Amino acid sequence: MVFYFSLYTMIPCQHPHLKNYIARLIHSCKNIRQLNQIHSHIIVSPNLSADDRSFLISRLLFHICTASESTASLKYANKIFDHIAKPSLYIYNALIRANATKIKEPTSCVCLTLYKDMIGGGLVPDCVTLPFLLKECSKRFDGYMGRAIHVHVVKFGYEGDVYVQNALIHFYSECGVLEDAGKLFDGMSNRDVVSWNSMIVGCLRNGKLDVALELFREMKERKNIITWNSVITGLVQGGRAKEALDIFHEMQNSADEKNVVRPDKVTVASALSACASLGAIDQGKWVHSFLERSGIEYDMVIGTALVDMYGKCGNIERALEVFNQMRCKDVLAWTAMISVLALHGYGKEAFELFEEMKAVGVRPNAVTFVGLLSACAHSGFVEKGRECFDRMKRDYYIVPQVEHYACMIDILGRAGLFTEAEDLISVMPMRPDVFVWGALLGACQLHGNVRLGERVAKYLIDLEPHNHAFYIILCDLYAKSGRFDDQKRIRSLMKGQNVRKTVPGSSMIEVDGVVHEFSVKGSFQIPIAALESVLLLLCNGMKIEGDTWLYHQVITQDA
DNA sequence: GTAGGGTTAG
Repeated sequence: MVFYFSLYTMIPCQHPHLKNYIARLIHSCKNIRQLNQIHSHIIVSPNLSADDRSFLISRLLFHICTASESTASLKYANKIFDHIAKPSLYIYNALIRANATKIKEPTSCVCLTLYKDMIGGGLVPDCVTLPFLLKECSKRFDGYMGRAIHVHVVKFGYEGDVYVQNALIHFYSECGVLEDAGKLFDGMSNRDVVSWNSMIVGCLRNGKLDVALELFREMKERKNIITWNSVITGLVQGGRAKEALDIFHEMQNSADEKNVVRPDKVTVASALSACASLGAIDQGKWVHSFLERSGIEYDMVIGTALVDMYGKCGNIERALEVFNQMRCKDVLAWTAMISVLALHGYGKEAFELFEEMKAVGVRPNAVTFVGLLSACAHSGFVEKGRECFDRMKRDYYIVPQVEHYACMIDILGRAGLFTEAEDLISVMPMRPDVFVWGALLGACQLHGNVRLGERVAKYLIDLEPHNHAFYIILCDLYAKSGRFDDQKRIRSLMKGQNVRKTVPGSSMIEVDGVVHEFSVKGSFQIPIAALESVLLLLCNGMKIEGDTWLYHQVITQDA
C-alpha cells in the first residue's frame, strides 16, 4: 500500500493566523507540486477573505518567480498572473524580473508587453522595474526599445539611481553604443563596483581591451570576483591569453592582502581556456591541481574546459580520461571531445563518439557538426563529409551556417575537387565570407592550382586589401609555377598599398611552466641560437624519416 | 534589483 502524503492535507482549516501561516508555508516551499497544492487551498479555503486571498496569491507568484529556475514554473506564474484582476506594482516587478532573467533565449517580448499593460493600468514604474526592462532590451539587442526606456527613466525621475544607471551602461555597451555608456559612466557621481564592472565588460565586449585594462588599474581596491573574472575572460576571448594568465596569477597574489578575492569556478574555467589557447600544458595542469585543492565545485563547465585544455595542448589521453570521468555530459561537453579528436586527425574516433553521444540521447547542435566536418577535413573523409552535411539538415533540421560551408569547401578543396567546391559556393544561401574563400585558396595552394588560386586571391585582396596573408599566398603560387615577374608585381603592389603585418607574427611555447613568446625579430627569453639548433635537429630527424617535402618546407620558409 | 563562465571552421 502506498501512502500519499500531501502538503495540502497538512494545512489546517482553522488557524488563528491562517494568512500568515500560509505565507510562511509558501516561503519554505521547494517545488512546484507543493506550491500547486497551496494554490488550490488558497482558492477553496472558506476562511480567507478576498484581501487575504489576493495577498497570498501575490506572495505565491513572487515566490515562484524568484525561487524556481525552470521555465515550467515561469509558465505557471504567467498563468496565475492572467487571473489577477488588478495586479500591483509588486506583482508586475516580480513577473518582469522573472521573464527578464530566467529565459536565456529571447523568443517573446513578455516583459515589454507586461510593461505596456502596467502603464496602461495607470501604474508608475519604480527603480526596480526599469533595470529589468533594460536587461531585457540588452538581451534582445533592442536599441530602439532601450532608448525608449531611457526616456521613461528621465520622465519618472530615476536618472540618479545607481541601479538604473548601471543597467543603462550595460544596455548601451551591449548594443554597441560604447560612447553613450561612457558618457553615463563619466557623469556618475556615486559609482559602485557594478558601475565599474559594467563599463569594463562593455569595453571588453566592444574590442577596447586596453581601455578596459586602464579602468581595471584605476579601480584599485574595489575589485570583486566579477571584476577579476570579467577581465580574465575578456582577455582570453580577445586573443590575449598570456595577459589573462598574468592577471590570474596577480589575483592569487593579491589574495594575501586585506580584500581576499579567491578564484571561483568561473575564474578556473577562464584560466583553463587561456591555457588551451596558449598550449600551456604545465600551467593547465597547475590550474587543474589548484582546482582539486581549492574545493571549488567540479561541474560540467569545468569538465568541458579541462577536456578542451588537455585536448588543445595535445594530451588526448588525459582529455579522454577527464571526459570519461564526467558524470553529466551535455552537448557542449560531447562537442568539445569530438572537436579535440577532429583536431588531431582521429576522424574515425570522432564519429564513434558521435554515435555514442546519440545513443545516450544527447542531441547534437550546429557546433557539433562543425566538429564532425572538421574531422572529415583533417582525416580526408570526403564522402563522409558530404553525408554529414546532408544528415545535419535532413535528420536534425539544423540549417547549415557559413561555418559549415567553410568546412565543406575545406573538405572538397583538400581532396582537389575544385569544381564541386566552386559549385557549392555558388549555391550557398548566404554571402561566402573570407573563411570560405580562404579555405578554397588554401586548397589551391596545396594543389598548386594557380589559375583558380589567382582568381580567388584577387577576390580576397579586394575584400580585405590590408590582409597580408592573401598577397603572400598569391606570391607563393606564382613562385611555385615559375611566374617570377608576377610574383615581383604582387610584392611591389604590397609595398605600394603599404600592406604589412599589423601585428608581427609570433609563436608561444611553454617551457617548465613559463610561456615564452618569440617572433622573427628575436626571442624575448630564449636565445635564437638555441631555437635554431632545435629546428636543425627536427629537420634532420625528418630527413631521416624520408619526409623530404616537409623538410623542404621548413628550410624554404626559414630562408 | 544592476555586472562574470565551457564546445567552432581558417
